[in-house]
Amino acid sequence: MAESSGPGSENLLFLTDEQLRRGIEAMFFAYRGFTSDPDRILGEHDYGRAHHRALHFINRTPGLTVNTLLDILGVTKQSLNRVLRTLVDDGLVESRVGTRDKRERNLFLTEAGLRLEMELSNAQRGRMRAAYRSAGPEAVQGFRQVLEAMMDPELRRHFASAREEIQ
Amino acid sequence: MAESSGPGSENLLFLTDEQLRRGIEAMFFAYRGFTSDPDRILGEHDYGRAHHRALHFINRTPGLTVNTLLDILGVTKQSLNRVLRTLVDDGLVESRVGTRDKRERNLFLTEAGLRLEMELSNAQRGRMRAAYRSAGPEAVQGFRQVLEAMMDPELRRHFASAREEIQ
DNA sequence: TTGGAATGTCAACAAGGCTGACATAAACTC
DNA sequence: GAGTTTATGTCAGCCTTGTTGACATTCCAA
Repeated sequence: MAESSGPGSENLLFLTDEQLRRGIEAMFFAYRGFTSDPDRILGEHDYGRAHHRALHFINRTPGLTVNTLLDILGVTKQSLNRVLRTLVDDGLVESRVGTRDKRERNLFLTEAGLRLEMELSNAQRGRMRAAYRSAGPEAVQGFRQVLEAMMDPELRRHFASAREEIQ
Repeated sequence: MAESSGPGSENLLFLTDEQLRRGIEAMFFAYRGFTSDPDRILGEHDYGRAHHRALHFINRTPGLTVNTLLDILGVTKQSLNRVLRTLVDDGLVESRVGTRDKRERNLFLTEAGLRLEMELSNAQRGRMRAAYRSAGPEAVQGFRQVLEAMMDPELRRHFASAREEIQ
């Protein structure tokens, strides 16, 4: 396998096993950084990462149904329910009976839920912002392109629809 | 907050909360894709993600000590030990008493360990390769830049030293 | 020779995945 | 209108992988 440090060789070598291994490790270490700030805050409140994910997606799409949230999160209803129950009991999430279909529950954040979500996402956005700023706009575009190509097609759908939602 | 869809506005708007939120979700969904193939294989062999991580880093740096591995993985020795013990018992990892310092254990993959590691990393590299290919070399560079900036400084050190190792 | 470092191990616990089974209410279908 | 399907909730039990605390062993180094 050829050396990878020669200038101008990146375009030829960006698919070597070594380059791919570095990408894999970068994902591993970066994801740790990515979750560390929210994890710290969640710990103080006696919540876990699963609560954060629920708060995030309820905040992004207020009124979404339990089933939709299950689809997005890709966990079992038993697992989600455990998390959701504590959030409802603690007054962070409100679960309203559906208007159109009364079997459904529409999920909303309460004031307190919005506050915690904001605290968590402020921390996470802070790190993301710093990373974006230090890497620059072109790098950010590449970052997003690679991540998107790495998703499962079904997940990519959720992601794309979220994009259109905003426009 | 301004609209984000106007052409040419990306450079100004790549730090809006909305852009940051999309980056956060991209990380979430992409990480799921990133781990899904190895997870499937691991399930067949009755192992978990923790085993994969150990195999990966032992393969990357044969002979590394338990303490070094603990540093890299960022878990407690009890947690790592449970995983390491099953790997040693199953004949995937060999733990040799250190030559220089006999308190240390140097970790190596056995033939069987190498085979499983290869199976796992082939699957993971396959997805990474496809993502890299579809996004192109410039995108890959941006991807790596942003990920690196997102790591904790201490993790970045491990990552950087891994880079120099290869050169 | 003694203190501290590296390692291993036991026990107990928690979060958050999972499966399986079952209950209820609402909606849909024939 | 009866029967089926759908959306949700809940109980019980299991697994992985993290945690803390305690303790033993071995061995390097001052």
